[in-house]
Amino acid sequence: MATELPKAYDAKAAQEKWLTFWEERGYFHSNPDPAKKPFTIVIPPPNVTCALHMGLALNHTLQDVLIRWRRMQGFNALWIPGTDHAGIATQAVVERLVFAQEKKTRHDLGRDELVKRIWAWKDQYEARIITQLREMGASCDWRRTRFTLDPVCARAVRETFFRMFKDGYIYRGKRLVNWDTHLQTSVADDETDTVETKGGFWTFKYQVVEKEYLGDELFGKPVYEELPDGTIVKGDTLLDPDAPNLDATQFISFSTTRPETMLGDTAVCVHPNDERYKHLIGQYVLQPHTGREIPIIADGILADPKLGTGCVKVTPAHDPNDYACWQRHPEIGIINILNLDGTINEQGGEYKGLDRTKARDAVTEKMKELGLYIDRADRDIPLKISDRSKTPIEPLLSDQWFVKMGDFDSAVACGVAGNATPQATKQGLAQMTMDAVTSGRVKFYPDRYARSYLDWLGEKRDWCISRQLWWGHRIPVWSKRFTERGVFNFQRKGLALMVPAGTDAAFQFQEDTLTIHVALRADDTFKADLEGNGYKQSEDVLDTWFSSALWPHSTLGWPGPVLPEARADRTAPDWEKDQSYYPTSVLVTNRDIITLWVARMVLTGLFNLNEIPFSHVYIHPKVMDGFGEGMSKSKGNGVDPLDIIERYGTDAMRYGMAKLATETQDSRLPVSNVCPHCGKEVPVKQEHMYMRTKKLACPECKKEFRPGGPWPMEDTERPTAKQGSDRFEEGRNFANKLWNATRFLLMNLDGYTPGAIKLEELPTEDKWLLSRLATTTKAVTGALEGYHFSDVARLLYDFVWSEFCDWYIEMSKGRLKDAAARPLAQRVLAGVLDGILRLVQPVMPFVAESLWHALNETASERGLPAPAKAEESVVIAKWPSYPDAWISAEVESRFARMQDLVKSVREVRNRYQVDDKTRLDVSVKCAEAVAADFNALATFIGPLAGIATLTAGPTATKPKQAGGIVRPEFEAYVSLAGLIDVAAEIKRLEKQIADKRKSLEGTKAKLSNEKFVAGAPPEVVQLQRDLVVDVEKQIAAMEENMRDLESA
RNA sequence: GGGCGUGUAACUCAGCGGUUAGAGUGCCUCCCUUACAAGGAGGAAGUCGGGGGUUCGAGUCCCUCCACGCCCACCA
Repeated sequence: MATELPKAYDAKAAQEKWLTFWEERGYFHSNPDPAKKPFTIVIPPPNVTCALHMGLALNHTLQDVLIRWRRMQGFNALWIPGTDHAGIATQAVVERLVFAQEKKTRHDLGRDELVKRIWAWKDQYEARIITQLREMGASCDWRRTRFTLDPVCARAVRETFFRMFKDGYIYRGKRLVNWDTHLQTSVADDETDTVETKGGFWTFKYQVVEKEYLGDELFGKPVYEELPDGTIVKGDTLLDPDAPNLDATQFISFSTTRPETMLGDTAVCVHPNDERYKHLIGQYVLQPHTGREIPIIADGILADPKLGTGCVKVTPAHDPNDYACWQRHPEIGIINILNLDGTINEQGGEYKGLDRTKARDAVTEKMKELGLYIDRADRDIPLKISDRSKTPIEPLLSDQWFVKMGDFDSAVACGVAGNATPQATKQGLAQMTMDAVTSGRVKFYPDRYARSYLDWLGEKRDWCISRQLWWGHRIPVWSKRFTERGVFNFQRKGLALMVPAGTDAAFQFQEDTLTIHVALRADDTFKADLEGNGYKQSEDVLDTWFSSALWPHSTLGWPGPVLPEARADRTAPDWEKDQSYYPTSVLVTNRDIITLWVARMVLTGLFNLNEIPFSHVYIHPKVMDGFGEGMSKSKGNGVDPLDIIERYGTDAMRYGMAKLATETQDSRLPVSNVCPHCGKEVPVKQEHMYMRTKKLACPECKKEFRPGGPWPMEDTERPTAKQGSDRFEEGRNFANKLWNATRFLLMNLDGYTPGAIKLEELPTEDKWLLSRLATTTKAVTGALEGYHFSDVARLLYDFVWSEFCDWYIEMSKGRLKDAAARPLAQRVLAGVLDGILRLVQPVMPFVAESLWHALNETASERGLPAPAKAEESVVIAKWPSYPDAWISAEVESRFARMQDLVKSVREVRNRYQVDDKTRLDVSVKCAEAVAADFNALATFIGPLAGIATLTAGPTATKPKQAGGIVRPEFEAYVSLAGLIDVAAEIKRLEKQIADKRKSLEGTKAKLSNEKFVAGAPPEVVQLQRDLVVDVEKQIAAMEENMRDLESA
């Protein structure tokens, strides 16, 4: 007797047991193997600050499904895990923590100390993330765990930066950054929030002054206009050189939401075709606070005649649009009026030192005094706020490093010494990156996402890679600014000679500021030389995406050689060998980072290796809350996967995630709070968002609890609810169903002997099952190949539950009791279950492994069509495939008719709840009447329909179609009319008959339409004809039933 | 403003040109039958967002309108 399994699947026990088992056996570790084709995935590295959330759970589950499946298919499957240092987010978290605990800012700590603290923090959180990943069953090669700031990645960053710098792809430029005046750092666009704020909309005027024209210098400037298709053209000057001079008392009015920026105005701007102002173009106005005389220029892109007064002031240093305008009209000049702390600098004259908000009032007041103030209106203005400090962002002009994305028309002046790598291409990086997708080398699934990738790259906007932070890869550039051109030129000529042999250094010479920039490939003696000569390394670090962009090849050890690995549980990558894993197979991620990350990985892959980083990009949906909103910490609507795992089990969570992964871009996950007192599920309501609700009363037990969510603090008053979601019940139930199906088999395996089967000798129900197994296996494999994870889950569920369990197992019960039929039934059951466990493993590895081992105890040799020794673990078992010849439409349709019959009998039994004896009589009579049609299958109708005994009779009858009841059954039960509600039954029948008639009419109309008969495929026409016959019969039968009822 | 997506049963979703539109959960009835109550059997529940069109045939393709969501630009 086999060991009997417990009655229900214990997810927790299985999870603990098999995680250890798998890792001890080293199934997830991969080494290069010339005999096996590699299948590689690099994980999108989660931020070290990140707690596990449902989006990650989805992402990781899908990758693991692919990896486990390919591993079974015999690929050399490698999944590289790791984490991202996530520059600003991480630094911000630690800074906040330090401040909360020690009341110290980063300036108090200093750079080295802060970085040290962040490393400590990182170690702790990285460990947490890795643990959570493990617990989800992720079959990563943990020995290859990487971090974007570790030495392996750092070297790749250094190498890439150096190559790009040397080739002139990286250059020094100016950019308006979002400046956080509180934290005194720049922040990326996605680290800001835009909030509607009550503000003002001031209208002022500037007086036009008499001034000598700059003549052609200004008049000759072309006018810029944006055409409807978005292109910007340089038009002819619209100005009439003989334009009348103006009278001295003229004014030009404009509006602003930020009056203080008037201090930095360098022009006012109108539309070239605006008749109101045409004559003023080329004149000057007086900026009263600073006394500057600034020109009136024409720019059709910046000025919109329909907005405001049609005239706009231009503050290039403090507004992105104005900045763009300045780039088109550099002659107007650019004036920065802000200090880094948000106060006005010396350019603001008498306003120097004032905070920008105070300056705003003062500047406005002055305009009033001068009679230049027109009015002020209240207006809600979108105010950019820093996510971290919650203070307003100031656009500020600053020097930054950029990667040039556009086509390579003019190289940046640079020089090289040492062993520079020959560059791959001088093609524009953006174009090259786009070509990889348009040529089909990189494919998106679903393909619509290729569009966002191409559209974004098509703008060819340069990539600003410097960040004013301390946490990250410090920019490996040493710069020195010279005060005299002669010295600058001298140094410029002599620099290459200073470089010691064996050192790789590259130079860029910035003419306008007399600055020399030196990039070093590695830290060596030359670094000390430079520093000794007054060169200073950049204080900035690289954009965090710069290092993640290299992830697919940096994690494999590019550019080599092997670096020493400090940790015993890690293996250093060896590019020499590991490059066989590159390019990787598929990248699995969500649509938010197609541009930020995916595009840049393609870019660096092509730049560094002249090879794409992956052939497929699979974009999965985003997990939304129950109201269709994205989950986020600030909304407090996130769901903790650990709650889900605890409540439903890991397999259930994974199944739920797979089921969620359809082709749409969003998928909702409504949750409920599980009352910690009584277990009642209380649905989460929208007003519970943003953690506004601190306590809830359970509608069941009336006790209070705190709703679940990412609360920063413990609640000492009342317990916090865990969250649940009925979307995971399906998976939990499914795992349990698998468990019990196996349990059933194990209880019936006494005397099991392995043996081959011959399809043609099998009974019909076996043929049916194998047909379904072969079909399902094929479909599941196909769905995986196309990344249709939801279909995978559904196909498995339907086959296992609705076919294998509901029908086949029930049918096998009789045969297992019959000594003659028993061995074959056991072989088929064991063989099919074996296939099921293999198919289920990628999605639900824990339950699959538990059952695999249980089955191995008594039936280690099994399989179809011929048995084989089962592998020691389903993780490394072979992915199944069955002969196409097993698939039989004929068998399946015969079986379907039998199923219809059984359902019909069951329906009768269920609808008329009479005493057992009567029900039995009726059922037997029904079954007898219909069974004869089905030969061997007839044997099962009785048991399946819940009838104890069955004697097959000769009466044959057409089986019912769904919804109708065959005639003999009806005769049987109508004789019991006294026991049933005749009136209700008549009503039901009337409705049914009416429905049938309606559908019949439709079908007949179709058939009498010549075009249909001629145009539709013959089998469709035949189907319709058969349908008419069937439905007519049904109606006739039902009408007869009606008459019987009426007379009863 | 541009792009993308979504409106199908009470809820979450399948169905993507061809029989009488499906599943899970929830609901109702019956059943603790020796694999499984995390279960079994049955049932009720849908003018497939509105309006046009193409087609022999339209949740399914096209146009349009409405509602919702996401992303990107812009708002002097």
